[in-house]
Amino acid sequence: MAKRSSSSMEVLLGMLAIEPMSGYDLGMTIRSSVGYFWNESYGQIYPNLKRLAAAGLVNSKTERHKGKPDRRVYSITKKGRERLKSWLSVEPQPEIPRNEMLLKLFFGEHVPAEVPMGYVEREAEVCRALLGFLEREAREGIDKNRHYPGAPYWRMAVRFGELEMRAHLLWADETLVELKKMAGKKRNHGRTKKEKSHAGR
Amino acid sequence: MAKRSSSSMEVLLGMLAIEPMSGYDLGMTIRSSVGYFWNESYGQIYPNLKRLAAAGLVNSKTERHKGKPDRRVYSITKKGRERLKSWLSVEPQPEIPRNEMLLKLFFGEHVPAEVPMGYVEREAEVCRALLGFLEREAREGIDKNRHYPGAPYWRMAVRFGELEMRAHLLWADETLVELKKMAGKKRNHGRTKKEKSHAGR
DNA sequence: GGGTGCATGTAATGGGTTACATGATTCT
DNA sequence: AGAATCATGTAACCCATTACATGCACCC
Repeated sequence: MAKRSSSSMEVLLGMLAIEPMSGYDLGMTIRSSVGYFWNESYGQIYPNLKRLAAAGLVNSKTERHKGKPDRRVYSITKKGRERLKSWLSVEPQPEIPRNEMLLKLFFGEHVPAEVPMGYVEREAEVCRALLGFLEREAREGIDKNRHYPGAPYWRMAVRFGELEMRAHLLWADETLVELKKMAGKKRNHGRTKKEKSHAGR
Repeated sequence: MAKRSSSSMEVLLGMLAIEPMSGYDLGMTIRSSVGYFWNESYGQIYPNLKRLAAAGLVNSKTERHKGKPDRRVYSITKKGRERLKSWLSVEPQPEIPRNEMLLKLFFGEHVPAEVPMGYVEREAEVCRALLGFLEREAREGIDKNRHYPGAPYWRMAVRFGELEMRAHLLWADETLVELKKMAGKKRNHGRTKKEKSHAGR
């Protein structure tokens, strides 16, 4: 029951509802707008565009340019907008995404505390980078289009990312303190086990 | 290249490093311990146990019980522990999980503001439920095993969930206020700014 | 008699990434 | 000369969920 046909087609419809685009553009646009919570690979985009076209949800026309490859530009149809709306009307089912970092951390006892410390430091780095992107590029990109009726929703999504990243950073700080304590204890207890300190990078 | 063989086998090794278990137990244990950030279905667990056994990373013996079906109980081998450690030594690569709720919210303009409000309310509900589980059941479960060397790591993972859920709840509150304003404006053509203290649910 | 829990497994299906294949132009 | 960007697509493969198949015991 309950086909959970994932939203890989609908994200294309949604983007094409903003403006007509080629498959390549869709990839770029998705990456730079919703990329921090939704990715699509070209291996999905191109076949899905064909399926959408076959279903009459998008139209395509080929544009020729000198000096550049031909572009197949897609635009959403009335039927496509209807489909988009009916997809939006179905409440998203809550999902539990897998988090490999947490999984490894969970089993951290089997490995010297420096290793989990590495996980957490890396996590913090990634969060700082993403937070920077959200607070600068993403905010500015939305501000440039602040008249567009979707802008308030874009801001909400960005805000979600900001708050989540800040929570992760808070956690990382707290957790690093804890891990350092643990590493310190292990070191002073053991009879000076000479370990290779390949912690740095 | 870089086979990103996902961690579906390693989670089994990790759990079996705590104590020997059957496939059925593994499913239950995973759900109730790391289930808020890692799920495994039986369709993965049973075939993967066979593969682990074939690779000599786990042993199995069949237990017979009257009144209950036979159980195939698996235990981790020395080789399995080695494998677990070498998996833990590889830093988890940062991943960007898909978030369908955010995706639908991002395209919220195409639908009356009440619809995205539904998404956010549902999100808040789920977060409250999970937060309750983490602060009660999960914490207590760890406290019962506080002597186990893995306990500190389990606490860190739980803490991650708590902070994340609180961030999501904060966001949900903030976002609902915003969405109510938007719905209000749409309704009375942006005339009165009077807010209704209780928007219908 | 029927639902629930224990218990193991396979098959069908669907979803998604990555590698491969091609090829022109522009930038360094 | 070689790398990067623009541009489209297919094929192989991997991963994962779900449905199906089986069956006993216990409780209501």
